[in-house]
Amino acid sequence: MITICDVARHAGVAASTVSYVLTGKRPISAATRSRVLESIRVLGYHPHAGARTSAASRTNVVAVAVPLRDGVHVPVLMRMVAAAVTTARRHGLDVLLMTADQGVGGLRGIAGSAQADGFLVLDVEMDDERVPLLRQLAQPSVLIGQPATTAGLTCIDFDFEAAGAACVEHLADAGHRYIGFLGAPTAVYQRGTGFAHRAMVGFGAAAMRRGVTSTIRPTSGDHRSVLKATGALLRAHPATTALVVHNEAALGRVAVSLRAQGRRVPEDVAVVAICPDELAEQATPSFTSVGVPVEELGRRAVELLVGKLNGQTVPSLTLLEPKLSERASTAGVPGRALARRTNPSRSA
Amino acid sequence: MITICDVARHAGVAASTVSYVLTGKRPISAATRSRVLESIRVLGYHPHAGARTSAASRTNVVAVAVPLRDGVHVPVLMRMVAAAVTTARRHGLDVLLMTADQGVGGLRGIAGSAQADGFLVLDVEMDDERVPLLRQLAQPSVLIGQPATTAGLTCIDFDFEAAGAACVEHLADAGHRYIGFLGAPTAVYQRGTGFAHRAMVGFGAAAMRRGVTSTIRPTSGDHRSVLKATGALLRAHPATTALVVHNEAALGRVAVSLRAQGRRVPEDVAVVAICPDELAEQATPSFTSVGVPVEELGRRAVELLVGKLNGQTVPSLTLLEPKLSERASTAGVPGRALARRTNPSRSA
DNA sequence: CTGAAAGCGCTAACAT
DNA sequence: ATGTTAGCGCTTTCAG
Repeated sequence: MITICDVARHAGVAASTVSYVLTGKRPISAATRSRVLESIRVLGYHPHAGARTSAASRTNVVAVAVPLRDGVHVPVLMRMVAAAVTTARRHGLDVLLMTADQGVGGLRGIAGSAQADGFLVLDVEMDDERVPLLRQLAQPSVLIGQPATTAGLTCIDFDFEAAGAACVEHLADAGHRYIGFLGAPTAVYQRGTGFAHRAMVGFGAAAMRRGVTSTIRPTSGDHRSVLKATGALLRAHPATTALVVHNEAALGRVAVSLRAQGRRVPEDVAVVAICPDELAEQATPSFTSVGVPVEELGRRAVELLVGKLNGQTVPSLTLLEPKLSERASTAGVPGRALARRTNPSRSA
Repeated sequence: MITICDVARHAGVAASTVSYVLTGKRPISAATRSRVLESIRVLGYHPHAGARTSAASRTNVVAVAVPLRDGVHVPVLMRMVAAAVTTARRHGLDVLLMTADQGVGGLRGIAGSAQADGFLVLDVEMDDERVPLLRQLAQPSVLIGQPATTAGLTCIDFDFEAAGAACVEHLADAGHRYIGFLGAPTAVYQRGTGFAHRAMVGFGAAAMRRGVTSTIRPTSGDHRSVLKATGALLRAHPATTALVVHNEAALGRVAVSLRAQGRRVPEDVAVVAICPDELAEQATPSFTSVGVPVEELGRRAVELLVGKLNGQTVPSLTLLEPKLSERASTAGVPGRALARRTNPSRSA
């Protein structure tokens, strides 16, 4: 192994000078700097991370906690992680991956043994058991998601409540009076998953405000379940002309399930999805969507964390605003669908 | 921060004794051991990972390189990573996550700065640029996948060639004479991805051996592409009565695409997939499959790595044998389909 | 079976 | 602008 002393000797300087060249924590003359840099290159020197951590108590590692829970769409989660890793790398940080089974104990271990400078916690639930610990850790953390209260924390999330509302607004504006909501699997709501809960709440509240009739159904992603859920929605209100889908796994099955029940998208039923835009584009027909900015969430979460690591004060809650993109699934002429499907006596 | 000296003082022993209690590298009397352990518990002591690494040059971290390439099914990859993380944790190892963009330089950096004791490299291509570096690294590594030559390396992989062959054997045994192969996206073959290549080769070779007519088509996972690919297969050989699918993303679209072209699964076309068993079970109808044991791959790869870290000699190539599980997609009575679809003059 | 002391490779005062 | 030196917290000789 080649050490900082080897470099110092080779360049004819003191070890500390090499250190300062590397960290930039004090001015070095251009001449010695380049001499040192050259020696580093020639010898193929890499500072020993452990020793550096030991001396400077800084690891240049952030731990990312990814609970791989049921009903959470893995590809979506991973795009977030990938974005986080990329952003972390840009700031010279490596990423320690923690999964569900490590739980709270794992967090405490990594924190206690100083293996990471900070924590990025994904998929935070409303009543997340990790939150109390995070509050009292020496290391800063950023949560993606919203626990019951964000006081004393740094949280970033997509505004799912506004997203749910935006879907309703768009559909109601287009004249739809009966709107169904196809949500996440039951288990997701049962364990108090914030993003699912809030999307549904936003949907429901907006429906009330706009005076439209709404029905909600959970669904797992598989074909049978989607067919059953859409069937139930249509049976509850045969006049249903629009659907809001908040379930990535179900996306691909919605149109075929509706078709199997005699409704075409978008002619008979308009569909708006809450999901990453790329997923909505891939569906057939392409879905109008309120895009969940997964990459941006991962990226900005890391940027918040870097800010905290640098001693900056960051907002305790950052909410990313929803933006609706129209695509084929709402391209129908609502007048036509309404004329055929809606009870005339109820038409405004 | 609470150090080993604090513990030593609290327990009334020397710091070295605390260290030996922790590492178990020399016999300690039951009395002092429990006294030390109690102090550790009371004070909430966690050994400082950096200091430990600095002194012992052991990190208890393995780096996992996950190139998130196009056409590689992310959920499948992630289940492998999750299994690897779990297994690593069981051996007291944490996991440093590396993604594609870090590339070869990233590997060299982590290795040089001694941030990991070993490397787990996923999704290795036949001519992978990381392989030369891995050969000359101080740290041991295990590759999941097979490069052109495995000499001097430790590789583990599912036997995709045998898997491709097993599909053909099963279908040929059932009397099918025209079998199509629906593969990964073109790009995957173009860049020499071993597992895709070998599955196809195994399929082709077995088809030759059994004297069945075979046609192969790549496909991206989306609806349009699957429809087009299956259409091309059926047009090339209208007598096609069986399909081998090696594309996780396409799974859900195969049956509907065939149906759209007037063929039912399994009555008209039998389907065998090469994919994780859980995915095959979820399809409608459920697919007979040669299961890719993703979790086992992740787990055993880590076990191999742990073996190497402990100085054991491990095989340079481990191949996991394929196992075929029958499900609904091959439940048709081949005689019937053959009678309808096959040119009588060619029937055995 | 346990202590004392000398490092591990690096950083950060303290010097000049 | 650079060198010298004292740690960082832990492991591991060397002694007893």
